[in-house]
Amino acid sequence: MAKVDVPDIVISRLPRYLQTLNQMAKEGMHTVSSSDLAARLRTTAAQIRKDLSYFGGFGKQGTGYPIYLLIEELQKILNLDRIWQVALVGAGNLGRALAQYPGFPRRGIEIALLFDADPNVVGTQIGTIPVQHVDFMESEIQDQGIKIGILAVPAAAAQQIADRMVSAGIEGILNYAPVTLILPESIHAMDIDPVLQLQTMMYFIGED
Amino acid sequence: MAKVDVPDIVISRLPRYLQTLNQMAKEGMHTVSSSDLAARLRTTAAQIRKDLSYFGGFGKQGTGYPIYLLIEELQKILNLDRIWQVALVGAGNLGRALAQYPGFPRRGIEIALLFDADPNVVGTQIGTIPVQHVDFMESEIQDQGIKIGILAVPAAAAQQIADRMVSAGIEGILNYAPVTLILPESIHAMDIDPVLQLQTMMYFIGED
DNA sequence: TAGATTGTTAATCGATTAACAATC
DNA sequence: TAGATTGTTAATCGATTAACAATC
Repeated sequence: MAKVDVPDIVISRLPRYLQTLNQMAKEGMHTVSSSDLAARLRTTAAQIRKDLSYFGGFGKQGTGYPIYLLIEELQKILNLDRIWQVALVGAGNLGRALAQYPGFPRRGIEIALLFDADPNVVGTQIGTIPVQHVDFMESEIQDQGIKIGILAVPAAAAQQIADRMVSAGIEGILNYAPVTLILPESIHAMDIDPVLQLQTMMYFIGED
Repeated sequence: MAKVDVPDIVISRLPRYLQTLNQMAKEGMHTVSSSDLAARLRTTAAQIRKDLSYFGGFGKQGTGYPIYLLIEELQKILNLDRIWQVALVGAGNLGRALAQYPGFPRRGIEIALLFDADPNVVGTQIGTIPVQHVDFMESEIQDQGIKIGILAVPAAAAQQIADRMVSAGIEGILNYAPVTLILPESIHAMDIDPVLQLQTMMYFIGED
């Protein structure tokens, strides 16, 4: 697939469209216009039509978009039409919460591997997932051909674990540690740091 | 403070600058040039200088920016020069992890209130924080004048709890539930949904 | 058919980048 | 002083919005 011409920012909006379309489907809707979808997503009808038009014409003049079709198409575009296995490193409070997060299996994401360095935790199970020692991380990731890793380790360990993930063949890293990782350009890294988001809010909410 | 003229996207980058400057300070650095900071953050020197210039001239030609000064200034700009109390709703796996997340107190965020609806959980303590019944949410938030709420409840409950937060005077909501909330324009809402981030990655990593 | 809404092109808007005089 | 780097202006780039012919 030559997907070079679609702006990254467009791609990053597609999962939100999908999320809302799924909600609408659950509500029993069958068809939606770009303006109704836009209202729900707090964006504009023009943007939705433009974004979707990068991938084809999924709508019908006069009636809008068939919700089920659009859900299927978006899933295909985003490569969601299969189960993705991910490796999770860190079985502390956050790692354990992620390992048991029902939103993952529900949306096709399987925590296939879980690692920690603490000997008190290694060997136990979190939900149905055994915690392995992080020393086995590289070999396990390679054996299973896993491409996505989730980092839920302390800040001090994050860079080192990320480097090891990359050397094991990981192509995407979701980083929960509050540090800016230094990674090769080729790696798709995204950060989830609630403090950064809260700090942005604090600017706007001000000092009242 | 008239902060109307600074683009939102600039504000959203400031916490990252601050994070990296703090790391640099910890490494013993005293001064940094826009290009060195840019290299660390994977952005450009011009962007950093432009962003900072909205708030004043903090650097020195020839030598760069004094790290400690810049940290202080950024903290003032973002209103981080005080403790922010937040209300957390949801004491499931995720809520409990958040309630005990050391990155919050370390960066001036205090979980002052914690609520849940489950009678088995209400009355217990998570770390040092007592879990109160969500029925008391509005009054407690109002009593303490809390402006920021964190939503860690199941998707089905999220909209209703968010509405109640708003009616209690909350001005910013950090939403962990995988739903698009419908909220008044005046509310600063941000979503943290790891699945949306992973799905964006899946597009780029592809089907190999 | 008349009304609604798409897909797309062109216009606008805003953000990023480049360049450089000022100056430490 | 010479070298480095800022702060800022102007140029470029890219994304969003508006508009409308096509068409269901």
